Amino acid sequence: MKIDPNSPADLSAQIANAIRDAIVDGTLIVDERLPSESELADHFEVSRPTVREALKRLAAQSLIRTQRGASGGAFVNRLSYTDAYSQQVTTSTLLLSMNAVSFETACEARYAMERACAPLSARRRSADHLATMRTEIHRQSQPGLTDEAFCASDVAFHRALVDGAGNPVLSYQLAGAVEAMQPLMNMITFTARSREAIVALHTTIAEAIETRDEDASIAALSALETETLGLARRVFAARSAGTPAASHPDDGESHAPEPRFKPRKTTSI
Amino acid sequence: MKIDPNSPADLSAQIANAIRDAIVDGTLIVDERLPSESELADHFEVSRPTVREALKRLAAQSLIRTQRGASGGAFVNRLSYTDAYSQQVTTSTLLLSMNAVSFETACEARYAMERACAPLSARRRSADHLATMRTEIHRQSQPGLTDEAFCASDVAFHRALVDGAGNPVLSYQLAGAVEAMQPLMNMITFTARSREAIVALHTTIAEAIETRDEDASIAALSALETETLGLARRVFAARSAGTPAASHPDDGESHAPEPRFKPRKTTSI
DNA sequence: CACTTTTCATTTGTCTGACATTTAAAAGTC
DNA sequence: GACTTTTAAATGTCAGACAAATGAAAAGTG
Repeated sequence: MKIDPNSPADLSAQIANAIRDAIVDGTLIVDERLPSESELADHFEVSRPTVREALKRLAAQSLIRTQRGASGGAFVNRLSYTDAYSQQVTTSTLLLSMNAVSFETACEARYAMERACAPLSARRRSADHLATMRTEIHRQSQPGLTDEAFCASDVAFHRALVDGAGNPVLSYQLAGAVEAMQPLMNMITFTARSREAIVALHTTIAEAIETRDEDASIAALSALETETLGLARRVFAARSAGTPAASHPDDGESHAPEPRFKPRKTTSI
Repeated sequence: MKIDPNSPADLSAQIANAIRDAIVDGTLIVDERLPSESELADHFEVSRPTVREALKRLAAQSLIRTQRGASGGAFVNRLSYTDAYSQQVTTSTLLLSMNAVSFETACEARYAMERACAPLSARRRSADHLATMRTEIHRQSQPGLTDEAFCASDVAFHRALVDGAGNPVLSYQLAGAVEAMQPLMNMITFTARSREAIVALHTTIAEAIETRDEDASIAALSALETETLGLARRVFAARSAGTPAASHPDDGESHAPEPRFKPRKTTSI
């Protein structure tokens, strides 16, 4: 592991890259302890604060974890599905919110990927997955539900559908597509009628998954995509036409001219 | 933006979370300049090194960029597709390499997602995408190609297929699935016969995309999945049976008992 | 000897203060 | 006015120090 002190790049970035590469290529293996900060500082011939900045960069990506105390130090972290999942969601959420990705584009990507899961889910779903889907459908039928709670339940329903495929890699990949859509969905107001349509389609999907009907599950997802897209178009058209009749009461503090993007609660760095 | 000095968590982590949340929820907007490190240190009532550690955490996630000099500072970064893409690839690669994900699982996830793209690509692909696919097929037919070059070309082919769908969100999501598989694919030795089969299937896919035959593109991808899976199984079975006949010459320095995982070259943190 | 308590060395977390380097803007010069 | 020089502000880096956590060894105790 070497760095170039004459490079224009920050020393801490170079050190972080060097250590990360060592992790990625297997020189440093999971749960192995890195040298102490002082030793790293000596090795790279930099000061300890510089080493620390490098370690914080790695910690931000869940590549290492640190522990204080006698036999403490920095350890190579096994990237769990949970860690990867939350990073994926954060990245996807930011990507969508910062790049003015159209609802159409995000929606299309999401449903294309869900359709990829559906047949697998139909084949493999457990009773648990099915029960979760039914529970969420029931929740979505409750009259007093807020729009945000409705969206949250929607995400839970789709997560169960995806998890039903029994492929953790697929679940992890889909996490971004499904959860990152939630802020966009939160911008939509769901009328009683539109909720009814969505619940009906969710029911169709659940039935297809229950009867292991792969084609029906795909068809129902396509129908749901069409429904969602149409709903979003109507809502946005109504707003841009200056009739924010059914819109949320604005908090007045937003500096964005567009309907506000409502982020999910975020997890720890 | 507040932090709790009595929390057990690191101050730098708390500060990073506070700033990240401000970015995610829109309090800090793209290209906005953060207060200087000294001002942030005053605001949070911590020292400048602590603030710097927090900023490095954010920089590692491409949430901010820093600039030196007079009117320099830390700026909220617009997360580009390129940034998101490379983070996605790194995370996926590590997830696969550190969690002993079976080839079957990764392969299934990848092809399921690609099948989701194929119909869209058949509908929308430009002549450019098709040309890239044809070029890569031709490259893959060259006899002198190393296994790694063959894999790289394979990735390029599939990228063109995915990009053909014309949905940047989909391309970004698929990046992880396709590229993170490359190290796994690199563990496989491709015999002339297996390359032939793969090239033939690639040709079938390209033809389906060219003639805008959605169903044929999906069928060809499924066939490719079967072929890849069978190939991998044969290779791994042969190795575990103690006949590493067609395996790579081992470098002897690997401490892993399994066939070594060959990572892609990584980009900057 | 077995067990508990204390001490202690190690390591990360944080602070202070300083200097180096970069960079854009202001000031000066022709 | 165009060019050069100076300057100030900001990040990047350094050195040394102390605080806090923590496990292990040492000391004490029955």
